[in-house]
Amino acid sequence: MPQLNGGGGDDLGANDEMISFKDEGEQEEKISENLSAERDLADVKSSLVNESETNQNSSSDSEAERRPPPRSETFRDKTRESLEEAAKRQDGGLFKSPPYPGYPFIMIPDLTSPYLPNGSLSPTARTYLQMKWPLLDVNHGSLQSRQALKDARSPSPAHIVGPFCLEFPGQSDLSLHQFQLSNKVPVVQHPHHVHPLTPLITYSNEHFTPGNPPPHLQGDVDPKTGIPRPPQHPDISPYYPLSPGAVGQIPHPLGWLVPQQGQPVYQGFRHPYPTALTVNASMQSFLSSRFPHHMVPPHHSLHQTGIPHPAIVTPNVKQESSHSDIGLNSSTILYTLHRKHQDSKKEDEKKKQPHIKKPLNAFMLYMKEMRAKVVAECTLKESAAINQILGRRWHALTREEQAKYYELARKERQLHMQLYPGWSARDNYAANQQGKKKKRKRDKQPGEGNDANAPKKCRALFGLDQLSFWCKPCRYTPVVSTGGQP
DNA sequence: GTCCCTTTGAAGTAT
DNA sequence: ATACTTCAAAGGGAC
Repeated sequence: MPQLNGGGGDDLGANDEMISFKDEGEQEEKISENLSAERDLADVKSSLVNESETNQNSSSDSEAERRPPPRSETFRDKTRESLEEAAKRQDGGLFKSPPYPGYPFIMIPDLTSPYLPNGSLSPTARTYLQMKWPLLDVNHGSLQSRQALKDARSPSPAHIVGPFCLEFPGQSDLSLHQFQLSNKVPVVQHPHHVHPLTPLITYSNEHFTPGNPPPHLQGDVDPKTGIPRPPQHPDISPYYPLSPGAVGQIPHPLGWLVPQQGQPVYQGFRHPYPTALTVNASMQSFLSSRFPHHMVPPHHSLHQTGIPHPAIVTPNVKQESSHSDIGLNSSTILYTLHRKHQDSKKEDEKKKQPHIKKPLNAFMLYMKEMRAKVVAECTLKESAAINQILGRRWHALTREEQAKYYELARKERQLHMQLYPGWSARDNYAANQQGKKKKRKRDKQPGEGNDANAPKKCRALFGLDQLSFWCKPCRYTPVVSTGGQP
């Protein structure tokens, strides 16, 4: 099976984990960014989408400084290999405590059974879970202490109070955001909204609170549904302690935050990767070894559970209304049916292959989670504007906060690969190019993509002293009057 | 009804 | 190897 990279495991998205920020003077940048971001938000609001070139330039300059160098192999490898070195070099700097505790990804074996016989988490597992899933409140009831910890940290730029969008204290602390329901901001979830990480059910305190042994160890009955919880298979990853029968009963990791009693938060809840881990590991390999690839489960929109996968867009079969045929004579109906049949034949062939969507990346996950909040805080409705704000907030996030989403995105991709071993993003390219017109080509800004201008970009991005980060064209294009440019 | 806009990141394609 | 393009989500707006 191509999906699981047996060796590294790190390969899956490991690269993106290395969010390389400019370390030097980051704090100063953050502070200055407070101001610029405030200004930016105002700009976004006042002009909705159109930002003045001036602001673009100024912000892009500062952003460019923060923006990670190109993800060249050289840099990636460099970053990985010299992580420890960097820690030493960055005396008192950002690597003092690894910002990416999970990177490189370290699997702790005993996590397959992270619970002690009494049902509580083993210390190792707790530590690991905290490390691995910062969103988890492993230490139940420690929100206050975490808040204190958070407060002790330097204030996040995300605390910026924009003139139009309210920002709440600690909002950038996603764990708090997720686990503390703000009374101020209604977390609006669409009924059909499915958090892509729902399978990562470890979000739920219920599962990991030491005082509350995991259901599968209790062999108890789900208090909400009264449905007995089936015992967990030991092979199943502790990250996805789902059983097929329980899938539909699982509260949304954010949804459960909305404590409307007796009110199902997720009507029509669709589990994103339903029983991903029921198909996980042993089962998947079993199926793959037993059946040809195309027969291995999830190549249909309905999972074994019967729950459609959100990554699968089932072709929208138009319900040709039968009532429209009322009044037509039989021959007309027959003819119509015949034509419909022929037409639908072609379409069916086209649509037979369900559209498996790409897994969401870190930013998309962040957007999905924060959109409702931003919408609630702002008067804006346009997604484009909202996305601009979200983009800025994304940049304003601390490394740790971003790391959470990178990690989740990595899990998403991993899961996606497990579920759709043969799938490639290429499939969607083809599907869309057949179905509809090619998407608009983004108009290049004047000067953009201009080779003559390119050197200025890399030069501006990385400076002359970091020539190794420059792209080749920039490196070898002679630049006039730069002094020292090759 | 369809496409655009707008964001970032992953992955594919083109050079 | 590098640059460029497409697609993920979202929903109002334009046509």
